[in-house]
Amino acid sequence: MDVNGAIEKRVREAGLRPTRQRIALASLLFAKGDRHLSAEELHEEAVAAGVPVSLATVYNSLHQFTEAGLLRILAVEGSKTYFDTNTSDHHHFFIEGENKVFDIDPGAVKVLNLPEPPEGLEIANVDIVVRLRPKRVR
Amino acid sequence: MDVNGAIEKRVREAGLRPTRQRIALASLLFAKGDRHLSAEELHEEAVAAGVPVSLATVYNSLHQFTEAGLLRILAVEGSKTYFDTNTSDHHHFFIEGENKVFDIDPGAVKVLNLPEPPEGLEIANVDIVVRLRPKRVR
DNA sequence: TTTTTTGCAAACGTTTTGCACACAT
DNA sequence: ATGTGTGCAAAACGTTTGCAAAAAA
Repeated sequence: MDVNGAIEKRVREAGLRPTRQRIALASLLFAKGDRHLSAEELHEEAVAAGVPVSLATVYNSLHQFTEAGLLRILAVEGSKTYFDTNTSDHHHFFIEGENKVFDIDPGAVKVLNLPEPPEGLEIANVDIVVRLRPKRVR
Repeated sequence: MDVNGAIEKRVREAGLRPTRQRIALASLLFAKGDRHLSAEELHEEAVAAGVPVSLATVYNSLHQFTEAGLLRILAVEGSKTYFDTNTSDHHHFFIEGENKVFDIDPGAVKVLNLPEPPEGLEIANVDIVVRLRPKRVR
């Protein structure tokens, strides 16, 4: 298949062996645009799709993909770790209570006057999380 | 004592009984300016200071102080929750690897063009985390 | 005395690890 | 054949909870 061929190439180019599990996970992750997933969610999707990976393998793969630059870890509070399939510079809305994350229109936000980092350190990246809550009715 | 009297007043005004443990923890937290601490770290400090609180009590107190508006929860990735004694609007540097947090000069940063939140939601707050890493030598 | 708080140990949910077996090369 | 990757179950980690004993009101 064409799509799976592309996914396989992508996995291989990340320096990882294109195993059945990794290809299945990568397909779920990268097939349909930007996604924000926890390991648990991806595991459920995989199982539902008829690919019975173990949760441990999902964690392994997510971290391997992250190291390879295919994913980004999302910095939101809460117990779960979220992985973002969009690795380019962009920021997030976070809905309190629901633990839902989605992208802020990338063109929109601008940060001004970022201070210089202390001696010997450089900026790895800038994460903006805009926390949202239900609007109060008044 | 004067300092402890002030701390006690602060705890009491938060609607909490000024117990030995809460006063000790509040002293450690609020005595010396802005701090960013995990529960574990505060627990160690307390024990080192000769106040053998239990870790459970540290967690309880931190959450009670947070509800009372004396602390803010810090949203940096990673497994640990950090509490910030500075509850005013400001942002953070985060040193990767070291899990260290410190404030960005509050006057400095400005965010432009924040998009409107979706219907029915309002912005609770905006958190900026500037992740730092050791500068590469070249 | 009544109510709140504490401390312990056990429970919890998420993530990581050790190791035998299976798979990709 | 060799080296990786996988799956399971167990361990680890930070955090929360239930409950009896202790302290504050």
